[in-house]
Amino acid sequence: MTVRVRFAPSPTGMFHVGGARSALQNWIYAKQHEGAFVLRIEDTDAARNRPEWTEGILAALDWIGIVRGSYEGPYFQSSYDSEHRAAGARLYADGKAYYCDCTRDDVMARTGDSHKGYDGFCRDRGLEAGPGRALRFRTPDTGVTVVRDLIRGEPTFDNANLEDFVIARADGSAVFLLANVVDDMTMRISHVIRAEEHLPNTPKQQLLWEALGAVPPVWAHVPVVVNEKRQKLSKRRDKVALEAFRDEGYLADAMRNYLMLLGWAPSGDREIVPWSVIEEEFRLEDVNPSPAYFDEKKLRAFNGEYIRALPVEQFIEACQPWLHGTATIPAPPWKTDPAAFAAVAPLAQTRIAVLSEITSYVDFLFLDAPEIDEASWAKAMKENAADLLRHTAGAFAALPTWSADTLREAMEAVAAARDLKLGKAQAPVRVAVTGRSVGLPLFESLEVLGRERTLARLDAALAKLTTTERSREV
RNA sequence: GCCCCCAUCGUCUAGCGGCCCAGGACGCCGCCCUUUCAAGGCGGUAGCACGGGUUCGAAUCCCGUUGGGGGCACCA
Repeated sequence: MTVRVRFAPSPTGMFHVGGARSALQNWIYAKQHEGAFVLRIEDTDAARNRPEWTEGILAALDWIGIVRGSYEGPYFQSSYDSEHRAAGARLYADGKAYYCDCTRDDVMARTGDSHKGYDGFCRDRGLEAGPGRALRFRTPDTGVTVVRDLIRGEPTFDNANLEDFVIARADGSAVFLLANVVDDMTMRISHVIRAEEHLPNTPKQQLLWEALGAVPPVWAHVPVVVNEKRQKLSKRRDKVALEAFRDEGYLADAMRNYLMLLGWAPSGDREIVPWSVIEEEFRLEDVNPSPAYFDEKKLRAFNGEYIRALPVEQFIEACQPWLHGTATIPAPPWKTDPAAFAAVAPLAQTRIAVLSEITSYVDFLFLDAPEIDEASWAKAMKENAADLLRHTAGAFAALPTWSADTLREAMEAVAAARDLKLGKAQAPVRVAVTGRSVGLPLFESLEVLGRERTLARLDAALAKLTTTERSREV
């Protein structure tokens, strides 16, 4: 059997991480079976009116490695509108569907229960097409519909529980359920891999495939991705936009590795594996059927590992968007010095978990004056700070060569003279020069910053310190 | 309310009848290393929802209970 899978996101201005996982799974499945990956964008008003949203989906797919040009599509549902109508007409002609003029209120009035579903009132009234009349599918009264599902076995539905659902609106256009089936048939889709939330729709769609004289596809309903409250990830409540993770500095490789781990694991006691291993080992049939929590903490840990594994040049390259800004990442308020950044990049590489954090580690190099963090200042600038700063500045100024080693030795001497540990003694210097109490290794940072700027900042801090002290005394 | 799905450490998972008084990862907690913070190394914490079966033997199979989730539009 030729495998043709389809991925059908609906444009909403962002690309959902759940969609990303599904896309990846479809992609791999198609590749493993030497089949085709068909992309179909749901035809919503948004898709028509905001073409950039569709572009956003394509860009997101590119980012996680599903490369444009190597898949079919994108198609839009509306391209098959005539097929939709033809299918509805055929079902009606065959007696498998009938027209109904009941409103929702009519049905409710008869059944007295908003959850009961349609009562079959128009089943045998022989209504013809007309204004205000929707087309309903005549579901079987008896028997069961068995869904063959790669992940869940054979979910079985009692046909008696299936209401006569609407397949076409009064204007003749198909609703999602029918449109979906007709599109899949038109595109010769053989496998439908989608989220579990669609499982209750599946028996209806399968009935439609059969009624239209086709062999239903193989289904695979992957578990939903949930938040910490174990609810389906939602655009409103949760951080779900793939683009947001991208702009925060998650690496595509880390992202897709993590995504694939939701509901599945590679062989052996390992989780961080090259994509090639995932492509080879992933089995749709092995996907765990229970919902998985999207744990950003673990994603961060993964991302940190991926960042550290990068060759420095690549790390430097990867940081550029946050150093300069892009269309979606705001540019920082400084001009970057590439040489200085390169010198300090390896030190930052082990310290950040997402790329956007890079700015807080290197900003002191590019800013005219460091941005002082008040909490850090308060913590570091204690009673002996002025003395430390003054003598350190003196020792630094006297240095014949300006290097991390000589700087450290000078600082060590100042610390030893006061019976202080180096870690303690350097605190005021660090805050004076970088503005924060934590950061990159100090002496390496100072070496890159240079003598002039370092001494100027020590002086500035000293001045600030003495004026505040004086004002306190007064 | 009805239908369907799901159930191993806090979380993601390995396990598909004996290899398991349950392994890995994230998190958390110690210790080591250390110029702050990381990274790294070492160690620790913590789980088979419950009750019945089946079997010589059950985390693994069956039934039930409980708990969680999803779906029930002339939306997609």
